[in-house]
Amino acid sequence: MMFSTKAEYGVRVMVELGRRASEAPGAPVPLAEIAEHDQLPLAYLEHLVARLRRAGLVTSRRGAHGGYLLARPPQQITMAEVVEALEGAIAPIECISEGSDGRVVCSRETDPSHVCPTKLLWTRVRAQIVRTLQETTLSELIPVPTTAPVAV
Amino acid sequence: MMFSTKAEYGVRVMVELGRRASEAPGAPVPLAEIAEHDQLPLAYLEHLVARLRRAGLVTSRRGAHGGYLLARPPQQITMAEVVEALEGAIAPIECISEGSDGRVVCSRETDPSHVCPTKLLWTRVRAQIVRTLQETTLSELIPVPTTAPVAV
DNA sequence: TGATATCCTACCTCTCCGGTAGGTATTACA
DNA sequence: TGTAATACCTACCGGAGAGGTAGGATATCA
Repeated sequence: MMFSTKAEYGVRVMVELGRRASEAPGAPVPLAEIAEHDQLPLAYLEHLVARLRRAGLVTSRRGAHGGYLLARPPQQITMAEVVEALEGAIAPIECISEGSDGRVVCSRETDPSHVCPTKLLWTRVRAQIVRTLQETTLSELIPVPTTAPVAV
Repeated sequence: MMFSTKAEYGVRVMVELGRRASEAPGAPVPLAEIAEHDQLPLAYLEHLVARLRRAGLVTSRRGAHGGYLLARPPQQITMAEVVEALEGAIAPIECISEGSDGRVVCSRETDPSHVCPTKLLWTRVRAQIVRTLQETTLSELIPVPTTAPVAV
């Protein structure tokens, strides 16, 4: 297993916010309703949504009839942003990380003459994960509303 | 972080076995020498190499002048095999796994009518990881021997 | 027979995941 | 103006698993 439930639950929250926004645009969604809908612990979701808010992915309205809203339309929210906000920097393995200049560095490469032979592998894996997360937007995950949601 | 040091160390062991095999084919490599070379704890490597052996990726010779050998040429060993032997089945997230029939299943999809909207994302991520690991063989990671390894 | 290895089982410590608890600040509405 | 609803914040906590350590049993060569 590679991502924790933080990513799992957090993505579900984003999907649900997107779905609700398409049903009733502009109306804040209380977190309790999402917890109920997805059968997830509310108190724990509060921690996760706090990360999403600090990352600028959702906005909030406090008080009665408050709740959360997507900060941007779903087409403009990539899964890379969401997952990174929840899990931190994406690195397939502890020793690999991306420097500020974009170059992938291996913490075990102290001596520049002694290159890490496994770096190629983890760099490839990381690149594919990041690419997939960047190319998938929230809008792709939001289920299309079933026609005739109300009874006939 | 997604893979543990089991994968990190284990891949290093495989690379070192491949490198030594190209230098002295057929000669078993004692684990103590790998631990020394890569500055990794020997007792811990023993656990990891046991997994590699049970997966049929390395063979062993006990006793004095014993050690480990690659079970196959490096071109025929994929990183998917290595990582899976060390970490278990590759799943980006707990609720996603691949059934025996090859279909990706989500453990939260109890009700067949209620499809998991996030399944698409994790399926994509998983597929890319597996593909990358399958396409990278051990031979690609083994450093080419420096010409003139002996002193002039 | 001893040195060198693999091999096996048990244990141990620490971190962090997943979750709970309780309180405060803010807002809508009656 | 009060009260319910909601976000927001900090602290805590139990269990599991990561990352080892320890000690011995077994096999092999010189």
